[in-house]
Amino acid sequence: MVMSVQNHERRGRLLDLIRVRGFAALEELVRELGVSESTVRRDLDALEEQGAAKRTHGGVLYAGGMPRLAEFDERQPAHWAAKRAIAARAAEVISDGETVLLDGGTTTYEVARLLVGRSLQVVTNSLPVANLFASESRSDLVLLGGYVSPRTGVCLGPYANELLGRLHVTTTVLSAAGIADEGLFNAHLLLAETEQAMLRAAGRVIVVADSSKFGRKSLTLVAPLAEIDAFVSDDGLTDDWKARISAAGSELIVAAIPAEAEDDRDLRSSTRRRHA
Amino acid sequence: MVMSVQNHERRGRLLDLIRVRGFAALEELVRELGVSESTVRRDLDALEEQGAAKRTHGGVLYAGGMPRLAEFDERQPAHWAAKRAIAARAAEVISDGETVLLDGGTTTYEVARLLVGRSLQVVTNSLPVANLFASESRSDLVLLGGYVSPRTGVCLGPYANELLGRLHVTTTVLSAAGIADEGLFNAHLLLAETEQAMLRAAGRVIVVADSSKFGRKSLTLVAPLAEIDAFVSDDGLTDDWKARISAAGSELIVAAIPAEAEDDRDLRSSTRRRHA
DNA sequence: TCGGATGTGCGCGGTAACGTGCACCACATG
DNA sequence: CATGTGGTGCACGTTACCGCGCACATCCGA
Repeated sequence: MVMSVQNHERRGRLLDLIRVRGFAALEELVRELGVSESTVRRDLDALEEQGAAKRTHGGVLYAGGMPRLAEFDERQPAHWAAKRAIAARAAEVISDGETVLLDGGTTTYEVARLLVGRSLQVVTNSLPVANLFASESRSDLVLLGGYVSPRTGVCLGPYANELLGRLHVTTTVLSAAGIADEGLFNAHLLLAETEQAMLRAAGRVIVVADSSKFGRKSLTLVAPLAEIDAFVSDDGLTDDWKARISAAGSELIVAAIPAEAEDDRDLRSSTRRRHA
Repeated sequence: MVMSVQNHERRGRLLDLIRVRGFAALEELVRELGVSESTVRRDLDALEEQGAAKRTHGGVLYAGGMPRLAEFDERQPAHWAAKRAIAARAAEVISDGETVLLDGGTTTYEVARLLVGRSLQVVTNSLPVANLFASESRSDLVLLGGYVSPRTGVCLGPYANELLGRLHVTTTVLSAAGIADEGLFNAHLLLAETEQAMLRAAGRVIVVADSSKFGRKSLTLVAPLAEIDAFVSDDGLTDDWKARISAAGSELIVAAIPAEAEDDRDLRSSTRRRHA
């Protein structure tokens, strides 16, 4: 048995619709393809068997889309409340019109999310961050090239560093695996070099890191504390560390974690307004 | 009324789960959050009202995700049947272990989709293509840097060209806006330069283009036909053009469009097996 | 010309998901 | 201690989606 022509063509259109939308309700597919519900259902079954789409109750989800990065998946949503609060504060200190260099990492990714739609020039070595800005016409995007680390989705290596050497940005937003007396630590050797280049390219350096990072070391030293202009962290930070940061001549910005229902900042208020 | 702490924390976790998975069934959310179905439902309502998620029958879809690129969305699914058929043939002529340079464009994107999971070294200037391979451990990925074009998601400019000048790949898969007697045409001036650098870096150059591209010119000339080792197109190609390609010393690979049901090639047979 | 195969639409019963109302619990307040 | 309020879970009736079987339409080969 060979599949008929219009059968195949219809499934092609079907797959295209799903690919473009990411998700499609069965009803709308029926309407747009002009065939019966049963037929769409059968096509969806076939497509799912091929692994091209994933059915759900009431619709279908595009599968061929994007395999997700390990770092963003495995990460427990434990510290994400803190991450979001920190990101919100960090985004506040960046002004429209700036040229911002964004590092990889989940916290800087949250910052990036909040910067989408702002009028900025964005430079990054992170693939997930680049995706956020890729279709955004309000901001320019420059991507650093090089070898892409499969786990984190960031560009590494000499090419990235070289390109960085020829750039200047107003603000660099950096992440860190650990922060100790010696300075910023990172877990990846090549990444450390790239981050050093990021430091050199920046007029102002902001480090975003939740309080659990402080007092921890990692594989390699990236930079001493004194080279950082500002730290953004959460209120779990000890007074000891607050003092050390001041001593290093860096500014400290503390974000209040959800604790007091006060971080609807990034959400659109919603609940309060509804019941008011 | 202020939202209680655990309420807020739970919704944070909920949003994280949705973000990570892209889609989540209501049932699994109930299980993983350890609360009742009603509560999850209520949270989902709130999240939807904030625009952070989109509910569907049986689950919820992450909304804040990714704004999609214009080129891939607006494109009518008209020629995509041809594109897929062409991509399937192009993927066949690439062997495991090769170093492949993939250009931007929707057709090369289809080729890339079929190459995911193969043991390859991939070099690309296209953000969508890079996303496909980013989390793939079986293949290495090198991304060209530079300014990212918002419409197409490809890296352009002198940085990309410079990096290309230092690379060598076994095969380059190129796209084209038009193919005329003079050679390959492209619609973007900077991209043309980048594609010329791609040609120079390659041991073998394959051009993927559906038959409608032949006989059309575009803004700038990229390369003469003679520099192309092989063209992959569909059977809508005129005999006239087949002759010209031979005359230029290039190989021609013709993909049969769905026409005769013979392109389950890229699909996994499925239907036949089921009814057998 | 006559079956067989294939693809499609329609209708049926079954069931999974939805929304709503209500009772219970925790906590804060008078 | 009484009382009000927000949050949660359970149970109900209702909706809508699902899968299956059947009938018809079309195409093809015997």
